[in-house]
Amino acid sequence: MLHKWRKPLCLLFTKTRILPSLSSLSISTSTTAAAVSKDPVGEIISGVRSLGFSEFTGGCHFKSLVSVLNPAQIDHIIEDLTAQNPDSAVDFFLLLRNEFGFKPSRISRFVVSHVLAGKRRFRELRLVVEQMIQEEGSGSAPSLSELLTGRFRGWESSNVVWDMLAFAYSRSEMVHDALFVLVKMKDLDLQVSIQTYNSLLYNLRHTDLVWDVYNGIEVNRVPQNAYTRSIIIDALCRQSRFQDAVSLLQQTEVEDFGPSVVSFNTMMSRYCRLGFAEVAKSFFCMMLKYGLLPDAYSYNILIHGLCVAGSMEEALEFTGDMEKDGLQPDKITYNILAKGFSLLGSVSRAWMIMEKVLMEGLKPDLLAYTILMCGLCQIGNIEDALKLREEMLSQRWQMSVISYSVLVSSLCKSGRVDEALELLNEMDAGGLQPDLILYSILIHGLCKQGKVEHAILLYNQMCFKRIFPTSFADGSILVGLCDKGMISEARMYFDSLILNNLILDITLYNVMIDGYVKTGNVKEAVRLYKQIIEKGITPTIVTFNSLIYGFCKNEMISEARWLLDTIKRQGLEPSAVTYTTLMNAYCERGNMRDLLELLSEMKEKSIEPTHVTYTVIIKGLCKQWKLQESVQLLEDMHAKGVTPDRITYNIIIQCFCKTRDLNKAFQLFDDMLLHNIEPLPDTYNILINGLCVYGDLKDADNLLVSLLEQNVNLTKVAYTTIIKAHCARGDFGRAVIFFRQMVGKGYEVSIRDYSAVINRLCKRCLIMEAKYFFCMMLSDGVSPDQPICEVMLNAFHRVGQSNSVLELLAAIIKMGLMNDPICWCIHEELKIFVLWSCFSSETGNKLSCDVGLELFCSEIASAVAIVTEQLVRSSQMKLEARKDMKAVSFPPGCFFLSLARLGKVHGRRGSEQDATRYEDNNLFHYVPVDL
DNA sequence: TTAGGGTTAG
Repeated sequence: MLHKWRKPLCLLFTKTRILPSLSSLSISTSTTAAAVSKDPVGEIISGVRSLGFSEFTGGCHFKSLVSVLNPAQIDHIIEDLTAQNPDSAVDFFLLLRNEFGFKPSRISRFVVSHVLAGKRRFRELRLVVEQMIQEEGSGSAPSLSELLTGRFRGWESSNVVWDMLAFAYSRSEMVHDALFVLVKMKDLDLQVSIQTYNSLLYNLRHTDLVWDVYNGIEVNRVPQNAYTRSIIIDALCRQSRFQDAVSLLQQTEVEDFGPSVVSFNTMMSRYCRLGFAEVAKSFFCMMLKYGLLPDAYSYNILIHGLCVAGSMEEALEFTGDMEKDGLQPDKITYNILAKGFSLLGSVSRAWMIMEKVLMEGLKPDLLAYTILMCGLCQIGNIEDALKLREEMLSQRWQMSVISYSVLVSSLCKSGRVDEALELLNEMDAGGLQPDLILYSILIHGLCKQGKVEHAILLYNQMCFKRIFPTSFADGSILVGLCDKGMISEARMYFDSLILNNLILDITLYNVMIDGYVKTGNVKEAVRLYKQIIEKGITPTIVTFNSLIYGFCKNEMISEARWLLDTIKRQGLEPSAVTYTTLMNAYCERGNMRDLLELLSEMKEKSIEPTHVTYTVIIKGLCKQWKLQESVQLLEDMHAKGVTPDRITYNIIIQCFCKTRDLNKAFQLFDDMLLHNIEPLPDTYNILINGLCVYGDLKDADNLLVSLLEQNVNLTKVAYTTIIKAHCARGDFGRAVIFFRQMVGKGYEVSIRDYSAVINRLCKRCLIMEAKYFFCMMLSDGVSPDQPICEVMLNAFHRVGQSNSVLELLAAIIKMGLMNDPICWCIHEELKIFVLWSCFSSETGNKLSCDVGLELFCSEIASAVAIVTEQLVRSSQMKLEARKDMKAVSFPPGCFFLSLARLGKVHGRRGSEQDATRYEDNNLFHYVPVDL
């Protein structure tokens, strides 16, 4: 059941908000004018010495002295104060920096750092050093080290300052600066603390450098602590060295400290991220065996792992255990649980969790909102997700880039890209910058909607902001181009990526290969596959699945089957898609035996069939008219929790229509609605067609009218189906009504739609009606094609309407449709025309060949050969032909007009002059004919 | 220095 919107979350929130009073923050900055001192440095130093720091600096005179100091003088004062009263030096430094906004020099900072280090005021030391390197920026380590080595060598506490410098660089993620300082420290024989080492290990845990640093710790015999251990365990896990990680975790005897809760937490977290919640659980038990007490992290990590794995019951059990252990579930626990329910599509339960948060007196945070929005989007309820956004905004909550991403992604998925772009503008207006993922989502959404050009604009905008796209964005653009059939453009883009060495990603190759197979170009797809192998890139199952699809589509089923074996030989596991693609190919050929064999193989390998797999099997059963079995399979799908889609239903419904069991067809349609499966426009087309062909046309009429009243999304096919049915049954009136309605609705009506009607009317010799539609087509600006003209001409012949034949032939020539006159020579009337041309030519009447004919004289000759053969060779026949010509009653001037237009047929328009020349020849009179 | 929210290809 869909989530029903309940009371707004905001009503449940406490509205109290403590704002700092502005008046309490105001600082008086006014200074009293004082005479300019000749020796401000001396006055300050002696003032502090005689009066004490607080008393002296509190006076107005001090302010006037400070206002004239330059950086060198400040350094001088700080150094002087340091020598006599280090605390006052620090106080002076902080006062100038915080109250007077002075930017301290490097020297002052280092002097104060040494003082703070000596006094073991590490917190303040860290702040001073961190602020310095933030201002100095990345790459500043060599110059700062030089200053320390040159000016502060031998200072007391120098080791602590050096160590703090390395630590601060590491904490600020300037890892290379930190490593530089470490090298200098080694040269000066200074000790690096384990805290600094730990921070560096942490920052380098993704890389091989982590092992160099760790080696440094061991070589220098720096005592490690539990954090070192847990970081190394994390690094081993991140680098997929799980066995080593477990060994290290269990290595207790040689160390002073045993395994820590943090180490266990790290292990559990890593395993959970890999989807192995069960393994994480065993670590949880192991932790208990070691006599360690799990903390809130331990529980939250495990609960999260279970939630993501969909084991909600167990997750809730652990939440209960957490409480029993005296650990109150916190906001994070509840967010995790809410996410778990959201993932399962149960937004109402996620909502209940949030209500529990409120009852506990906690306030849902931005993440809670985002999780709920995500859950709503997941079940396709974008409207309520947007309401939640409005609620957030009304509560003056700042939406994060991630919350925007959730909405943007969902809007894009449902094709509402314009609204997604509006949100981007909203972010921009609010000063919130989109990040890589948000850009990627939008680029992907635009490409899926076929708006590749717009996507490329965004791509460039992203690069301009120095946000560098990953292969995800490139893949989206490639997919966009391929979907639009712009395969050569896609290839050019792809090649440019290769040229710039930007393709290391198999995904992009897969997209390109898929693009080729979809357009039927298996050869190029195979060529790309060979390129992958040559480059040493490992193909994935997706690569093979696309190739298998390509082979199947090109009737190369044995090659496709051979590829399945290749997959197995390469040690890759075929996926449900692999099997389903092949099974579909067998199904299309009615080969149920091989289809079912593959199904058994899937079962043996414990590869779960997807809803598509089931659909293919159902299609096969329907082809064999095994309707009961296919319905049974549909029920099995529901029972197994595999949701059939609209195509599954369409297939069965269509089959029941064909067996004239329309009751069952509609029963399945109801079943579809009952399961919240929204019908496709195709579903309605199938039902309308079923009623038209196998049921009562009146019912089809009623169904269409009722669907239109309900504003159901229909395609043109619904109309054309019913129009064709009325034509076939001879109800011309209803056909016209629906046809006009279809045109009125703005559907693009093509020659095929008119042809479908005219064909059926002609078949029933409803000539007047066919002419009506033909004229309607012309007035709608749709040009007839040769087949429909042929149908009309044949119908005219059948009912003996020679004049209509001539009228139409003249119209065909007039409209410039007679691109290939030979094709039209089957019509007697044209034969005569051809013969006349030939006759004129033979009797020396060159004029007839001059106009139009001169351009395709040779073609006329071959036309004569084909059509008249012996007739032309015999003079007697020529005479007869002449008689034939006379015997036919032409509309006046028809032939001349036709001839005049022949120039147009071959790209040269017949001119008035040409017509006049014929007129002068006095054979016929030139009278324009207009249909 | 371990825990919670967002994006791909068949």
